[in-house]
Amino acid sequence: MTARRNEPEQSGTGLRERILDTLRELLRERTFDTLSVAEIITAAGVSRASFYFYFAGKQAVLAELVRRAVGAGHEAAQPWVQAKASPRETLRMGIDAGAGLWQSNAAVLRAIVESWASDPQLRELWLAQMATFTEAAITRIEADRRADPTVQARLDGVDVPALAASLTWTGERLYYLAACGVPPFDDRAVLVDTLTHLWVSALYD
Amino acid sequence: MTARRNEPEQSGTGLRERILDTLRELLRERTFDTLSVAEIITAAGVSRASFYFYFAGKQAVLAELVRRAVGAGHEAAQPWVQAKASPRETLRMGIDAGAGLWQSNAAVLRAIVESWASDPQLRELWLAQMATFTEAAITRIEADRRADPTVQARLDGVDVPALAASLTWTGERLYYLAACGVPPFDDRAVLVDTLTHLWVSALYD
DNA sequence: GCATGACCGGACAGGTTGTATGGTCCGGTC
DNA sequence: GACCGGACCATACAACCTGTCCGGTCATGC
Repeated sequence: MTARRNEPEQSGTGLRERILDTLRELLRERTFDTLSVAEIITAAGVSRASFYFYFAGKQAVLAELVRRAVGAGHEAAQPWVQAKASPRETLRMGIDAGAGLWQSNAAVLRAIVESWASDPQLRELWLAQMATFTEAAITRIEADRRADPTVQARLDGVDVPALAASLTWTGERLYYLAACGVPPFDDRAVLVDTLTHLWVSALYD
Repeated sequence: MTARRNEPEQSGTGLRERILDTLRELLRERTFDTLSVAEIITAAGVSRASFYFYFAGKQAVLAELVRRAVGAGHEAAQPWVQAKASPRETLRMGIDAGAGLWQSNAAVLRAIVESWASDPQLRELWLAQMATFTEAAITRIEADRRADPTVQARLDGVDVPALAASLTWTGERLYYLAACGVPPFDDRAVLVDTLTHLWVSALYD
């Protein structure tokens, strides 16, 4: 009997945004898999029906959050992809930017890393994301290879796409562990140094 | 009314083993998280009560399987840890042995990688496992460092424990992706070559 | 013969998901 | 001012799940 229109407190356009914001907020303290739809809608002040009107399930909400979070990721990687100069420096900066990105969106990214295996939609989304980063890395590596004979020599006989993918996934894992607070990666400096060492030694040294 | 003693078909000592075998078998076709206790006990021909008598839950069964599977892993790594000669070759062989191990136990290892985040027991188990491998790597690296001035120079200023942990986790991830059939890692040769390249370039080149 | 340990079916409380039903409010339109 | 449709809500539901508890059955050993 009480379909009182909610006070327009929340700025957002409507329930959809409110649900997204709520999940992002909840993920700060709880793990994605321990969160039930009931909890989300209670926290969001939204009815069950409305929730399912906007989203197919909690995975769909997470997927949207991930899409938004990772958008910024590509921009972070751009400098290294495009730069003409000093691979090492731009590389290190890119890695540090990645760390920053993960720090800002730790909850959401952690959630998808832990969940992509269990949901086809999330799986496709995350694999595509990683593929994009790998693509960017390949582009840059090939450019360096053509420009610098030393690099050319070092990478002789190496499967560059596979190497690029490996480095991308190594990043994923280490950033994730950092987000989980697993030592020694919880120390950002150590994380960035080590990851940089891996990339540099694999590609340029 | 029908507590007919099961035909002693299954060789095993008892239900416990039967449950373990059954889960390992089921994991070949199904994902751990989609498996319910009901399915496991049906397949094992065991009552619900018996199941909970032997195990606290399906996670506990998985934990036991993992413990057994990983035991062999340490043996696989031993040659590289102890060998006095040619790091590269023993390293490559160790990595290949790891690939073999993952191939034989793909289902179980895949399951734990996908589940350790969601269960404290599994988390501790897996982190401990990784720590053990990291320890072994550190031991060997430090030995090489003392023995070989070139290595000493290359690793100057490098956080060896962190590097060793990174390489360990990189292995975890790539083996896992291979087990999932994600290209290009589904090709064992590519996997081993790439992983070897990463280790060698990070440590010795 | 009888206690005991190993094992069963069945039932239960409490939690989960996704869907369906019917009703309330609002901002328009005629 | 009557009316409509869109946005939204509470509630109920079927179909699972999990862990726990119970009374009953069988084989063995004493």
